[in-house]
Amino acid sequence: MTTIKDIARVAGVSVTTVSRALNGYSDVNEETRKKIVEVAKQLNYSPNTLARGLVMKKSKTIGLLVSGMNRENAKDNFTFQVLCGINECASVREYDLILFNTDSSRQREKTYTQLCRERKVDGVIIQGIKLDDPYLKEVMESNIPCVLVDIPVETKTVGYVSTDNVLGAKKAVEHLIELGHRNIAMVNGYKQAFVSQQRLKGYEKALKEHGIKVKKNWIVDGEFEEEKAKEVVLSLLSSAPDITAIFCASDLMALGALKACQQQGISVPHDLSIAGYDDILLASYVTPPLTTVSQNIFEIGYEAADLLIDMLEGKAQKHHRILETKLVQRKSSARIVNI
Amino acid sequence: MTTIKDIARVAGVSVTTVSRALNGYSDVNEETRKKIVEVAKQLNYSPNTLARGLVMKKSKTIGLLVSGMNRENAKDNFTFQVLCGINECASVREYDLILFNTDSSRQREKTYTQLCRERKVDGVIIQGIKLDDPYLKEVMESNIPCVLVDIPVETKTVGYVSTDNVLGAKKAVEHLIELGHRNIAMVNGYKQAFVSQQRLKGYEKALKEHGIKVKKNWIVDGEFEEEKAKEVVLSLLSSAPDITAIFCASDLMALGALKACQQQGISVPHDLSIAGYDDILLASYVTPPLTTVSQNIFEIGYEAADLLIDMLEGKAQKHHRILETKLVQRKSSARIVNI
DNA sequence: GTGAAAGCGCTAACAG
DNA sequence: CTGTTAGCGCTTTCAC
Repeated sequence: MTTIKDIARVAGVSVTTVSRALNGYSDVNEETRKKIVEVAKQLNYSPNTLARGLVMKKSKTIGLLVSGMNRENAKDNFTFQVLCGINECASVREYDLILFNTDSSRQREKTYTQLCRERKVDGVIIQGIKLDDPYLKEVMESNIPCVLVDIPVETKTVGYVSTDNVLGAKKAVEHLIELGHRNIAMVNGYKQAFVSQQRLKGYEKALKEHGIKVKKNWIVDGEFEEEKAKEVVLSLLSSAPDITAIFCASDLMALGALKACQQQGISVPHDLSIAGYDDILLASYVTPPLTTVSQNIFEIGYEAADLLIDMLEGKAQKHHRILETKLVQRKSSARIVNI
Repeated sequence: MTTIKDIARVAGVSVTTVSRALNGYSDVNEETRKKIVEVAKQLNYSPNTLARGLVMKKSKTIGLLVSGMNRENAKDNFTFQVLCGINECASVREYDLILFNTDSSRQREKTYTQLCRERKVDGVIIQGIKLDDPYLKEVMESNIPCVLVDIPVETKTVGYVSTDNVLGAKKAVEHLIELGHRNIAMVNGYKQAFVSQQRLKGYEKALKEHGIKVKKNWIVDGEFEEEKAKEVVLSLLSSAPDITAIFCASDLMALGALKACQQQGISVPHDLSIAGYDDILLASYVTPPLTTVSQNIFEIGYEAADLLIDMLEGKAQKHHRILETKLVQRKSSARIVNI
């Protein structure tokens, strides 16, 4: 393995000069630099980032704390899309990514700070964490630069990227209202999830602004699961048959709602309109295709990385970025039929 | 930041002893060790993996060379499932993962070997690479331990994990034959893909073993794309209307075939049976649900990491692992109707 | 413009 | 069982 020492020897200069030449310092004779670069190439030199990191206390590395990279969640590609976005940006800005695992009990023994310090990451992006996760508290106490996905915390070292979930939900519900619906139920995720809280807010806001009363018992939790959502929708519909539309806080739950309707012989969208959230791949493939709120997930990842690196390099003023959502109208929602 | 030096000072021993104690060497007095461990905890010590890696020339890190983590591929969750498997295993065996990017032109400037050496990864897992990718050649020339996903190369330092694609395809085609089909076409991916070559082999094998002649012009390439597959199926069916079943080398292409049938008013499975490959999430959601060959993708990732780590730790005899596939019978294939 | 020397935090002979 | 010492490959004062 070639080191700068080797280069120094061959080029007949000192290691100091080699270091300076290779790192583009100005105070090196152009001749000398050329020579050094040449030799480096010739010897097929690659710098040792460990050694560099050791002395510089910077590694040009971003840690990724992603919950849900396990067997159960392998089919959820939200996380993957975020990852792709992060990856793309990191690569453009020449950072490497290191994946921490937060799932296995083994790693759980290590604290967040330990994880980061051991690997000397410059900063961290956290995705898929819940509001009540113990890591979250640590994040805010530690002084390691960090960007959260979909959790609105902003401090000197912590920032976040999210979409406007209130507005997104509002758009969906308003769409239903415009179709003539007044009896609109909501299947939410779970209360600890920030996005759930926001989407609920959007739902209530839309109703109120249109003079529709919010009925608490028409708001049920589907825990972001298809099966669970199906169950709650079944019981919801049996107890309140006058509901004509359901807004679901995720497409997966909308799928569950769809199944519930199928089972009950309720025709969607003729008898009941359904709107989802996320615009997952499946949304356009199911029958009927799902009306849903689309967020550019890749972009979320990209912006998260971009924000973090800006923070690391002292280029960020505000530590948050909010992305837009877009209502995608498909076939699961329709104008209400007057009976 | 606490270092072993600090611990040594506080505990009143030398750094050597601290190092030995913390790394679980046997030749340390139990008393001393207890003391040291205590102090370490008290000072909230985390080892600096950079420093350790520098001297040990090992980093307990696996590099991930994943093509297709970009905007276009964000929706493909094969890669993600592999990733999840790798992640799970790595975490169990206490390795960290570092994500290299092979997409951006910037990184492309660096050779594979450079990428690995700079970061001092112990080994690499490569996924999503094509047979004609220049990196592949490098991989085989370099002496960095490496495990390939779905590419059968086995050397002293290179291994691979794959499923038995010949057998998988054979299962699917045999299933169609058992349903009474004799006129079975195949929509393949593209010729440079190893899996395509294998699946073709399985297709031909199944036919031959049942005394059915292989018709070359019934084998078309759909380039693993839904739209393209739809096109080729349309022209295939118009030129050979006696085809009663189609085996597609991927579910995505099977979806395309399904759309082609829909467009032509061909009823699946009544008029035509379709079998896919992969068992992607969509497969069970489309109408009719797709009969397909399922591979445990998570497991592929898991085994890839496991194999690599075995290789790194000198525990691997053979450098390949072949996983099983499973035929999943759904509604897109049915017994042939005698007209 | 260049070099000598120190040191980042850790491990590993070697000696005791 | 424990400490002394050297050194991994690199950057960075500080002199010259």
